[in-house]
Amino acid sequence: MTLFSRFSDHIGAALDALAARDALPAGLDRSAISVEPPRDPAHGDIATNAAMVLAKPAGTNPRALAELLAAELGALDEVTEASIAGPGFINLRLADQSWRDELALIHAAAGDYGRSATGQGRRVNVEYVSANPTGPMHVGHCRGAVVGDALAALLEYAGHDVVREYYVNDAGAQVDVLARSAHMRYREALGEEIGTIPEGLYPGDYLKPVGAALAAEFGDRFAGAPESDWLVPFRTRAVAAMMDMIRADLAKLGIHHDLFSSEAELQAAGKPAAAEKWLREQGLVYDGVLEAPKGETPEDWEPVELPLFRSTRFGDDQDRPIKKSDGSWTYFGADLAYHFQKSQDADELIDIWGADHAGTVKRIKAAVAALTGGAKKFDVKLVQMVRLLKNGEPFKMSKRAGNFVTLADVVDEVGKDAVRFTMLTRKADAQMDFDFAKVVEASRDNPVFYVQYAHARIASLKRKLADAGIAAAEPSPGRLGGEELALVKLLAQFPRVIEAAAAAREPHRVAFYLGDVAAAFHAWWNMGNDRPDARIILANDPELTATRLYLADGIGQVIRNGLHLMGVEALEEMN
RNA sequence: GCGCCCGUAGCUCAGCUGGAUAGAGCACCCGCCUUCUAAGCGGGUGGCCGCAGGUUCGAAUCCUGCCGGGCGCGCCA
Repeated sequence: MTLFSRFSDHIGAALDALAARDALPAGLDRSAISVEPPRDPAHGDIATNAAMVLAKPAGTNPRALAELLAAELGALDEVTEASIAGPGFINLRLADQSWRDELALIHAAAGDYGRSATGQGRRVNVEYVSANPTGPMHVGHCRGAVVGDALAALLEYAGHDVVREYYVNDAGAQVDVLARSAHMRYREALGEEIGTIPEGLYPGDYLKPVGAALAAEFGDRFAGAPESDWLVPFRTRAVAAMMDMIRADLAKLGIHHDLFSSEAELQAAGKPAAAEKWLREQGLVYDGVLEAPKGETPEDWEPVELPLFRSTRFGDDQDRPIKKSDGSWTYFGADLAYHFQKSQDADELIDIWGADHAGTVKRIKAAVAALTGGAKKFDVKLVQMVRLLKNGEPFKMSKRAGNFVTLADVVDEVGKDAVRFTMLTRKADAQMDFDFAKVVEASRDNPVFYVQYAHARIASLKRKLADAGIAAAEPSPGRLGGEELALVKLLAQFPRVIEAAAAAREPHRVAFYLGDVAAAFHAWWNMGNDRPDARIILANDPELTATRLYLADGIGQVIRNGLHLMGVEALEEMN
């Protein structure tokens, strides 16, 4: 229970009291009532719009209802003032003791401060990354990986039962290309001169060790053999090697999935065929001919009858094929079965996709709605493009074939924490610049640094205290002043931020909130420059020192909890 | 042609699912280092929230139509 949900209950009780004496109709819809800190702290500590929202259905005017409600709320022990403002806001001011209690709660809850039960244990499957197993992770995968991972952690902290899943696309044409590319490297490893890698195969050096391993395992047995002899074993081994590489890349970012689901296994188990059969019975799959594409028609376009899923019935622009003319499954055909499979063990599904897949959102949502009868909540979160910069200039990727900016390169260059934090400093559906120079800059305008620095300063206080030989004392929270209680008020918003961020599926809010906390801390710290009595460590007053340190520790705790959710380490000192 | 996303201070972006006088950082101007880390802090200048309608007690936020930018459109993955 957070401070704000506690007041939500208080307001509910006050409304019940009014209804009990017929001052208010019973059974009004209270869902639109908000309980939040006012934008301007001068207005008070907690504001509610209850009177404005309920006035109309109650057949009264907002100010009159606000008067009644304010009288009820003003009678609470915790409330020192209940006033009415503007069109009918009720502003509450809380007793200082409420904030001291909240600070004590932060210390008591420690790493669990901000944890919430609002998720009610709902099982949420978050699928993210799912990069094709044909090479190392590209920098383009980075943002989706971080956003997905932070979202999973956030939902877990907010009381959901989360599964982190990776869908391995090991069944399409691209993994056959991978197998052929590995075969080239295999021949190379056997001593053959292969020259340049032909167009259409993967040219990267990362396949050399795969070729060497294949040579060690099979000798020259497949060197001159027809493709049909080696394609399957080569594909299996190459995909496994690529997945090992990808897992290693992800580990560099601190990302670990709970579940890797194979498209090939899904198909081998007949899941797409089962889905097709069921959908046909429902009349949702039929054999039909696609319309020619709008705009310019491809030269090789010819109408062919294919099994089509009626996604138009769920708002898509056209029906979508689930099988190709050669009888194999389209990506969509398999993906539909995959989503059905995921939905069996989850109450909600979330996919994190790159914005370049935006065009396929409608069809997969249509498929999930059809296959689950609309019973499962399903969100596709699109993550927009990241533009790489170095000192404001677009970053030039090497044109040399097969040489691209890998995720590992980026992490090696700027560090895991800078990558993760920076990727969360923009909402996911906005495009983003990633400047190699700026994300490692030690200055105010780099939020990664700024938040880390605040935490390191707090840690430095404890070291200073030991060095200065100041006697240990018990904190005396009654001595916290107004400026200090204002800091506690900001900390008290953390649980609310978590709940709101989880509900909106917006992990970036945690990053912005931590920026606010860091700014407030740095300001408090610097008050000591102008007023020596405002310093945190006061050699002549061990009790006040301990009290202020108690607050500083609370601030550090909230920063740690927030950074932990983002997968960023809280530093004890800068270097 | 169609779909999705974006448009907020000179620049980069927040804006808590419809609330009060729209906020940060950078840049620019003015202050603060015999100090617990100045890697920082305080103050100031700067806004038809792309445009036009609509919904209501109330709109940057929701709806419609335009304008501008990005991404995408296939039996690809």
